Amino acid sequence: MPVVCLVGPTAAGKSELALALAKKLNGEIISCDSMQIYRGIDIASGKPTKTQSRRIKHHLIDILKSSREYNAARFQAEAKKIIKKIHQQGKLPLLVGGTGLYLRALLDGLFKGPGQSIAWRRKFYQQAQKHGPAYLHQKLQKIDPEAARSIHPHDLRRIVRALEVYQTTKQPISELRKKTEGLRADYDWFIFGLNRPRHELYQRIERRVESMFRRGLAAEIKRLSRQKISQTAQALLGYKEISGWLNGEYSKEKAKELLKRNTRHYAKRQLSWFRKEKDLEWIEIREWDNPKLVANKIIALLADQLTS
RNA sequence: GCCGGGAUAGCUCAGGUAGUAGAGCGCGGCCCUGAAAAGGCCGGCGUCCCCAGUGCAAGUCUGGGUCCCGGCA
Repeated sequence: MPVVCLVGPTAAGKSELALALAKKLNGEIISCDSMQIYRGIDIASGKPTKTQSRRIKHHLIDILKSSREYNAARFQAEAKKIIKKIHQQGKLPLLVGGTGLYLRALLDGLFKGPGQSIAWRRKFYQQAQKHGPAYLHQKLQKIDPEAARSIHPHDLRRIVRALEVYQTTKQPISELRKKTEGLRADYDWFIFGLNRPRHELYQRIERRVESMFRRGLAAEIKRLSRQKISQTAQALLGYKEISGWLNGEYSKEKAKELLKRNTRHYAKRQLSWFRKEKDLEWIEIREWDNPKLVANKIIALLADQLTS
């Protein structure tokens, strides 16, 4: 059974293209996006509008309160079920989004290990604060030299994760990582990466940030920050940039500038992640390309690959 | 017009006592397995405004010029 994926950097135009594809292919869209999961994060996460999502069924959008944590494992489990269900209905699952880790978790799986342990994390971060990150890295060196080699001494987040896994399982993470199971072999995957010339992508980011401000980004962030907000949701691009402005640390213009810059950096990281994705076919589009025609082109590519 | 200050990497600027240049940011590349819109790593030969002079040697000293920014007229 086929699964079509459409990934790529933010602001490349994935959502619009996905809608055109879903319509022509009798598909349903599964969002592969760590922020669109949340209710109330609409403008900032670039969610499709209600009129858009009414026409085509969208999954994994608006399923969680912003106070709740989310992660790749949950995504994997939920997406798995939805893919199956869509196939049962005789439709085509269309996975769309920019969260590279989520896609990889689905394709190649995650190792069978424990989830996050808040208690251990807190403890290790306290230790890092006191003795520096190098101290934790040395600790890791002792219990799991292989992991220590692959994790940079400054990359505290991964060091802590490795230590936390060891504490709860007494097994080195480097061993656990060797056993993963994904869905790569279970379906025929067609993975497309949407991209544009860098300067055009950056122009689109610029315009998108401007339009977010016009549509009420500040009010949305204000609303979010008044409630309890999870660590996952707090990572939202725009959250800290806008909060700084609202708290009077800098001007609105500065906030805009920061958000634009950080979004560019994010897009760059996404590209570098997707370049490594196996069997991904890049679709390079330009400003003047019509999404419907691009959709046709992709469908032609699909037909091609199905027959060969 | 006069008096100060300045002209060095895309931008903002560092560069005692002269020995052919650096830092932040931007920008580019990369890493990534249960927080991923997060987190981490790497990358700088550039007419040092121009001309002349003194030095073995001049962003660095001397003289002249050009432009910019303040203040006073």
